[in-house]
Amino acid sequence: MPDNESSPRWHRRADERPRELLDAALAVFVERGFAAARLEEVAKRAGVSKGTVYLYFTGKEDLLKALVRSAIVPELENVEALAKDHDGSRRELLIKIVSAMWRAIAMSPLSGIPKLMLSEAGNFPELARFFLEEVIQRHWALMRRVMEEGMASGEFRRLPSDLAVRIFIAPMMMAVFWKHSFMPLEETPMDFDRYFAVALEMSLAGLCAKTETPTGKQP
Amino acid sequence: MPDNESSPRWHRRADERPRELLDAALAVFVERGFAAARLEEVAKRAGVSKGTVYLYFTGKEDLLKALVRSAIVPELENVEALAKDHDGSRRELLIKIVSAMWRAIAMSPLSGIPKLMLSEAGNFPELARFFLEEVIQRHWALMRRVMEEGMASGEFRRLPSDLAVRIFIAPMMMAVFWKHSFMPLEETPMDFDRYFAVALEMSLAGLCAKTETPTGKQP
Amino acid sequence: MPDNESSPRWHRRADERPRELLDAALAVFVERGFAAARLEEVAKRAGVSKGTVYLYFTGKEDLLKALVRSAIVPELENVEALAKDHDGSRRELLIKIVSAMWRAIAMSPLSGIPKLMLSEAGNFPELARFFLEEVIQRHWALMRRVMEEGMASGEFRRLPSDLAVRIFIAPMMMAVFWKHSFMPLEETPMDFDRYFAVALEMSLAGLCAKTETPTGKQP
Amino acid sequence: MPDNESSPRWHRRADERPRELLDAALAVFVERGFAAARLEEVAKRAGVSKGTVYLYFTGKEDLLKALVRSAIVPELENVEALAKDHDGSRRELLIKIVSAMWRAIAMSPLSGIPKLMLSEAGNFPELARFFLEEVIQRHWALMRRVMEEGMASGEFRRLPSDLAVRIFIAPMMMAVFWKHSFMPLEETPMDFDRYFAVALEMSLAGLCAKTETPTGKQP
DNA sequence: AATGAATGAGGTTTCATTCAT
DNA sequence: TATGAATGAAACCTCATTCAT
Repeated sequence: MPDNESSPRWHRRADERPRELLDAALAVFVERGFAAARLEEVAKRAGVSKGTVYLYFTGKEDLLKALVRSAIVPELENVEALAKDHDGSRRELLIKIVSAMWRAIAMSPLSGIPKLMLSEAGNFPELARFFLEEVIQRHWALMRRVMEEGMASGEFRRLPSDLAVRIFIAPMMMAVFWKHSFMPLEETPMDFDRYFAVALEMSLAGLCAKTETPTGKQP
Repeated sequence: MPDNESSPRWHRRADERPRELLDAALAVFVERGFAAARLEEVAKRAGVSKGTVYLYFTGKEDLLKALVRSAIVPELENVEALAKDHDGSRRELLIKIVSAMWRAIAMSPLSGIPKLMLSEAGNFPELARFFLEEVIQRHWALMRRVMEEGMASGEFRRLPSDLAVRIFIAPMMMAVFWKHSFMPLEETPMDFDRYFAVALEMSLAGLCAKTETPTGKQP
Repeated sequence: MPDNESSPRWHRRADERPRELLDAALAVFVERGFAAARLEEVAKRAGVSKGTVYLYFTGKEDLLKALVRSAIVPELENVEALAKDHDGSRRELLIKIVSAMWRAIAMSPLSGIPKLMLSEAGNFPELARFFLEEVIQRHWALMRRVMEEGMASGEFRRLPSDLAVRIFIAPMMMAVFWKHSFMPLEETPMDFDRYFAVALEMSLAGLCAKTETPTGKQP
Repeated sequence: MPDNESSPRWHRRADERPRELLDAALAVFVERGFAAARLEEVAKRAGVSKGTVYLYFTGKEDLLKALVRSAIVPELENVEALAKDHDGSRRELLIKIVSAMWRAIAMSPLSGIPKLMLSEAGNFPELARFFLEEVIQRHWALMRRVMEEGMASGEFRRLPSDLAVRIFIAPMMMAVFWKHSFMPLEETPMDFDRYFAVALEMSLAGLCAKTETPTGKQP
């Protein structure tokens, strides 16, 4: 029982707590998965005790929902705004969109959220549906518009745009998943900058290639 | 084999059990994730009782390890053999390899395993390392060899082969993850055959494109 | 780790368990109240571990419900049958009914249940309603019928039968509550047999008294 | 008392608080039982915050003790004084005492306290002993004196006075318990005034009945 | 070989109590 | 004097694992 009042046992930080807790929760959920994540670890990383979590969220599931709902939609809206303001070729716009998503999501801690949703979609169908409709399909719709405009103008090849979108961004998504799974085990971790540059180049090449490249027999 | 045995309490032969249990475990682990999967559900799907699982595996984790270790390596070996026997262009070989993997893994129940490993890599580093080295990197090595040969022969563009491999197969991997996460929630589920055809075509186009397709400014 | 197999760690008693658990739960709930009762103590008194409770009941509340629903209704039905078979004066029937209830409920461990319901009615309205309708009011209805018949025949005074029933059995109910609250603290605990004899005599006297006994001014 | 004080953060005088808190505590404890009562609800009903409770009481248990110790003894003393001043028949005195208790306790919020003590006697033996000795037995002693005097003078029948007291007031106690348990669930709640009138009349009849009313066989 | 009743460690959640403001 | 954010012990409940049958 120290006589000097050097360090109080805790501080009141009502305003910062939710953000701190969500950040901690993101890290733990992504590392361990929702079920294996222990609330105590979330609390510890946020610098509070177990009970404090319940002052701000009704429980573990609510924490997950708040995390997913709050995190990515704003970034997506930024990108949508950016697309609306664009004045130039569809090709440049596509690059702009993908680069913005890459910077804002793939290269930030937010990259954990797609990994998390992928893992937990089966256990939280309602949340997964929200993510599907409000994030994934909204993102696809944006890109699809751009692609179809580019196809109409002749900038891109004529391809089924619904599939082309998924295929186009697949390499970027894979990087996001890789980052939160096997990358920590790689001897020489992947260089994200180079990866992005090559991926974008190849995806664009696939989208724009002049000569038809026959696939041969299907499986 | 007594034929006057009226109704035996147990039916199946012991040597079918492990396979049945692994199949059931795969389904449940993929749907729920390892931590949230209940062993009782695995047992039920395999048509046995909870206790029986422990006659064949030492526990839940052992079940996961057996699952991962046993499932994909044989398929990969098939593909390696197929590659060794190939006689033709590198392009055709690449198509042959990817198509074989698609059929054997992506379109089979085995597709759950990559999803599972992605989700659980953080909790089972040892198992993840096994999967990284014995499956992922081995698969990459095979494809990389083919790609580099194709680049040397002029069939493919000169690209950093380590990255090109990852990017090339990303659309196929994405389909696998999609299948086990959001696809059940889609109104009109993705058509895998069309997806594969377009993905392969675009990936090949990206790999073979004659004209350099400048990327513009990097992010 | 004893080599000899003298005493196994536990026994399978699937059939007896529910009854044992309900008996233990009754004792603990009555002593402590529902909220303060710890499931672990219930389990210990039943000679099992905490987890075993959940093999037979879905939780603490289910245990309470099963307890209340299963315990008293059968006894009440016995008494109803006994009343139907009666052939004699209403006075004798009344005595018979009250004596039977006294023996079957007030003097058995079941006496804890009215005390428990009284305490917990506020927290479990649904259960309380069940008890009110299926036990209390049913019991009252039986007694009321007898009383009204006795009033019609002149055996009893004319009184408001709905109130007279409550008043008539109040002394018996009080004994039940006393038993599970202050009696353990009394230096010389109440003698239930004498109490019942005197109570029945006084209640009957109040019901049958020939001379009107004016009450004087109301408060 | 500065009159330029624009808007104080706290309003009430400290010496009103304990009473307000005890009133709130009584209501919550009676509704929920001690264990299930949340101190935050007590605070809210008293119009203060959780922390404030601890400025006046050392904790939840202290609140209960203060509640029980402070509430009923004064009322009992009133009744004792009233008995001392009485000049008239024992019958009238008995009616006076019971009516006074009915008005002061049964028909006031204080009626919650007997219900509370009944429910919590098992968890707070010390407090229960206090209540037993300082309230219950003191009240009984008073009534017993009156009854024995009445028996001596021939106003009442000769009965074991210790039991007769308990039996005599049982209907009044039952009303108190009923009020705080099942009455809120009754379709047409009991009419307390009529109940008291009939109960008093019947109890007096039982006490005064001229003709011995044979009970028949005991159980 | 198979069962499923029983166990108990481990996690979530609640809430009386403390204490910085 | 009053607040309410923060704490942490305690209780419920789950389920991997064990073991009597």
